[in-house]
Amino acid sequence: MRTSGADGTGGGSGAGGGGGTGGTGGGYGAGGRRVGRPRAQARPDSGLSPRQELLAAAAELFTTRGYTATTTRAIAERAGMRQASMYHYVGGKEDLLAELLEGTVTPSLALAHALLADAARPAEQRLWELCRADVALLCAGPYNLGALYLLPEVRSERFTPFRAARDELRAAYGALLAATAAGGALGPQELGLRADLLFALIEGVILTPRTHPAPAFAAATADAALRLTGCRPA
Amino acid sequence: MRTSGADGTGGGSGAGGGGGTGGTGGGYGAGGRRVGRPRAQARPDSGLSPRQELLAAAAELFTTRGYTATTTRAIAERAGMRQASMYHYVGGKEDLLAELLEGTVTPSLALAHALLADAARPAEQRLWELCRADVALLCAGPYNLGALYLLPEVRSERFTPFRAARDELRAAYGALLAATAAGGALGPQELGLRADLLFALIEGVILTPRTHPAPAFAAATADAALRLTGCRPA
DNA sequence: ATTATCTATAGATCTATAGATAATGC
DNA sequence: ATTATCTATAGATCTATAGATAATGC
Repeated sequence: MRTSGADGTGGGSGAGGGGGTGGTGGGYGAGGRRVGRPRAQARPDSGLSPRQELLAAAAELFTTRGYTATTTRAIAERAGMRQASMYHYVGGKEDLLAELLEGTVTPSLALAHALLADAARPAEQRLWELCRADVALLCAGPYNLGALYLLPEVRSERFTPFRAARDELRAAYGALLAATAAGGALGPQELGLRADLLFALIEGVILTPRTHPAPAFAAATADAALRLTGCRPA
Repeated sequence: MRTSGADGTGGGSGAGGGGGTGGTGGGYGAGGRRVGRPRAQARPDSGLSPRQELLAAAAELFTTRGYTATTTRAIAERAGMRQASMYHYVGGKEDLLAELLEGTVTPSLALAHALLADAARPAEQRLWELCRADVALLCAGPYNLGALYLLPEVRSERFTPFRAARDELRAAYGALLAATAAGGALGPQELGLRADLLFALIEGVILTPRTHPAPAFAAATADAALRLTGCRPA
C-alpha cells in the first residue's frame, strides 16, 4: 500500500547544486536505529535523506545516460533501495526531474528579485552580479543539469512551474537591462531582443565544455554579457 | 536478409535544414512504377527518397518526443514503411541521429574555412558573416535540431565525426577572432576564453524560444557577437 | 535475377501497484 | 500501531534478424 505524502524532508535544496553535501540535514545520519524494515543492501550512511539520495542519483543518471534511458530501478538502486521503494518518496521520474530543474533556476530568480529591488546600486553593477551568479549556478555541481532544459518532456504541463520560473528570470534580466543607461536608450522591441541574446549567452554556458576554472569563467561571462548588451565598452 | 549498403542516395543534405524540400531529388517522384514489393500503405509521393523521409521523420520525432523515447517503429511508420523495412536504408536510430547532427555543423564549417582563406576582406566582416550564417542554420528548419547536441549518446564513439566537426568549427571561430584587431590584442589564454563565449552565444540560440523573425534575429545575434568579442563599440 | 518490401518473432525489459515483512514506538 | 522497506507480478513494449513475397528488369 502506498502511504500518501511522505515528502516531509523540508524544502529540498536541489541535490545537483554545489559540492556542499555534508551537514547531516534533518535527523539523518544520526547513527541510531531507524524505523521500518531494514534495507536489503545495507550501506554506510551518506548523511543525505532518502529523497536527497534519489535526487542525487537522478542528477547523475539523467545527465549521464539520459532521462528516458534511465529506469526507475537504476535510480532506486543507486540510491541504495529497491525499485519499488522509490515510490514511497517520489511519485516517479517526473517528480525528480521537476525538482532538479527548479533547483537550477530558483536561486537565480531569488537573487534577481533582490537585485531589482536594490535601487541604490547602479543597474550595470547589479546586472553583472546576476550574470556572474547565474553562470556560477549553472556550472556548479558535478553534472550539467542545464542539459535537461532541452528535454521534450519539459514542454509538458507537469513542468509549468519550472518554465514559469525560467521565463520570470528572463524577464528579470530584461528589467535589469532596461534600468541601465545603454538599455534605457533602446526601444522596447530592441530591448526585448537584446535581453533574449543576453539570456542566450548566459544559458549558452550549458553547451560549453567545462575547461576553464569555474569562478573565473563566471566572471568572464558576466564581462562578456555587459559588452554584448552595450553596457560596457570593448 | 539485409542487403549490404543501399545508401545510394548521394550526399544527404540534412533533412532538417531549410524549408526547401522540393526538387525531386534523384529519380524519386518520377511517378513511374518502382521496383520491389509495394508498400502496405500506399501514400502520395513526397518527392523525397526513402532515406530522406526517414531523416525527416527522425528529425521531427527526436526533437518532439525525444531520442530514446522514439521507437524505430514510429520513425518507419511516419516515413511510410513498416518497422523492419527501415533497416534496409539505415543501420538504426544512431545512423539517423549522426546524419542529422552533422547536417547542423557541416555547412557552417565549410563556410568558416572559406572565410578563413579569404584574406582580402576584413576579419571583423568575415566573423560577422560566419555568426549570421551559423545562427541562420541553427534556426532553419521546423525543428530545433540543436537540442540534440546535449544528448548523452552524443558522447559515444559513434558520434566522433560530429564532435570533431563541431570542435573544428569552434576553432575556426577562434582563428577568425584572432585575426581581428580586438582579438589580436588579446593573450592566447584570454583569446581562447573569448572564443568559447562567442561560441556559447551562437549555440545559445538553441535555447531561445523562436519568437523573433529568423533573418533579423540572425543579424542581431551577429551584431551582439561582435560587441561581445570587443570587435565593435557599444 | 534483383530489389524493396512485408510478416513473424525471440529475447529482453520497464512501470506501478498489491500485499507481506521487519524494524521502532508506545 | 506506525513506518520503511521488501518481494512478486500484470500488462505492455521494443530491436534486430530470418525468411517470405511481389514488383520490375532482362
